Amino acid sequence: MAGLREQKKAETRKAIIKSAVQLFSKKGFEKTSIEDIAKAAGIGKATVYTYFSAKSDIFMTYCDDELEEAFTDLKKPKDDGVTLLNQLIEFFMIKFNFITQNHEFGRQLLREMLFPKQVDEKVKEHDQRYFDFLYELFFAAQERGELADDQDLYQLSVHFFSLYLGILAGWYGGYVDSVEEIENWMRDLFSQVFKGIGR
Amino acid sequence: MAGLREQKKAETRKAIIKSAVQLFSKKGFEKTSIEDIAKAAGIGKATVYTYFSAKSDIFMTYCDDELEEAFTDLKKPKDDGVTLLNQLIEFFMIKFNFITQNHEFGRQLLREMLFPKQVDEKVKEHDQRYFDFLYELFFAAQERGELADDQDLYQLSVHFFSLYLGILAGWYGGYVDSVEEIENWMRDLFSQVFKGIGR
DNA sequence: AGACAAAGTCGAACGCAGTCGAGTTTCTCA
DNA sequence: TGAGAAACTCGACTGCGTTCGACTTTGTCT
Repeated sequence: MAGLREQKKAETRKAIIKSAVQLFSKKGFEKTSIEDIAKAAGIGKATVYTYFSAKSDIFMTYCDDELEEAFTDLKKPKDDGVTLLNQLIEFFMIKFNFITQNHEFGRQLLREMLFPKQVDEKVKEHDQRYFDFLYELFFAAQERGELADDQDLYQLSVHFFSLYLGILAGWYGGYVDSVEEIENWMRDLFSQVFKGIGR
Repeated sequence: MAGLREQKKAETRKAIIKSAVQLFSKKGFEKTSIEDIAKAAGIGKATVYTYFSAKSDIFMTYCDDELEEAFTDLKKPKDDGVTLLNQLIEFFMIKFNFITQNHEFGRQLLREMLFPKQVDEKVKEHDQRYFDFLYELFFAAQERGELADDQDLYQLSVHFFSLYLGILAGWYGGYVDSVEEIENWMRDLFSQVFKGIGR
């Protein structure tokens, strides 16, 4: 009779995630209490902690799945005649639109991913895929002659990723309020890297 | 008798910061409770909240006070062949060292400042001071001829600030583990902006 | 089947950030 | 100078995340 227990556990686990996600998107992460989640899932408060180590853990588990999905959407290769600048803008705008789809979720996810309580291998793995993706973009551009030959492509990924972070912080900090503005900022900042600011 | 009250307030304020900093460095940010701080400062718990809006606000204020001094120094000397690049690195390294002097606290503060629950005018003001400071640095550099004339200096502040964020994320994400490496990254990324990456 | 262990459950309790509102001190102005 | 207003103080309270430990269910071995 292997698995009666296991099956139940899996169900409860799913129920917790489901209730949590519903409540998070309805009331926000901070406003949703563990007790709310437990009640909605039909279990006791303490039981939640046999499935998840902390509140944020529930959230991150859910996000792992979502991120996986988001990544597969992104895989389409770009055709020729496109510049690296435009490719980068497209790439990061997709990321931006995905993560800000739900303001509350995006905020929480960014907090967890960028400033985690302890280093999470899963997040690292995820980041790595994005960096690899960017690397390929840069490599192709270098072949096309759009980039100087001596560029460290990994460093370049970090550079653009940082700019993307700055833009996200601007969004969440209330400095930018429309998606159009976001795209403008992206274009301006990215162009700055290409051109250089010295004289 | 103008100021008996004011004077007392200023003293209490200082006492809170002093006690808080002592306790933070002895026990760590999270392990220090507001009650501990209040007791050490010889006041009631609730009184702390008439001086500071939250626990993190205490440390933020402390940082600002301390950094103020360091940064005015940075702005003054210019005759010797100091370059904008080095000024920027010094500026951000001071910030970095300060905010990461307590790992846990820095993490929490960054989360709160970059992806706040709700837009906080106090934080915006805080940011503004640093942007203004950078602006001055850029302006002086432009006068010296280190920057192209058509640069939008505000945009430049955003650019370097973003790079700084990326570096912080690298630190908290476990991608970089020594301060030396941090400085190298900073130098490399910043240089990239000056030179430009195109060809 | 029965009995012992292991795993799972959950209400109660803890520690802490932040708020409330009643009491106290300082200021102001007639 | 004194009385009413304004500012300040703080113990008690609320709400929440997380842990504890007593209780219940499931699995296993003879």
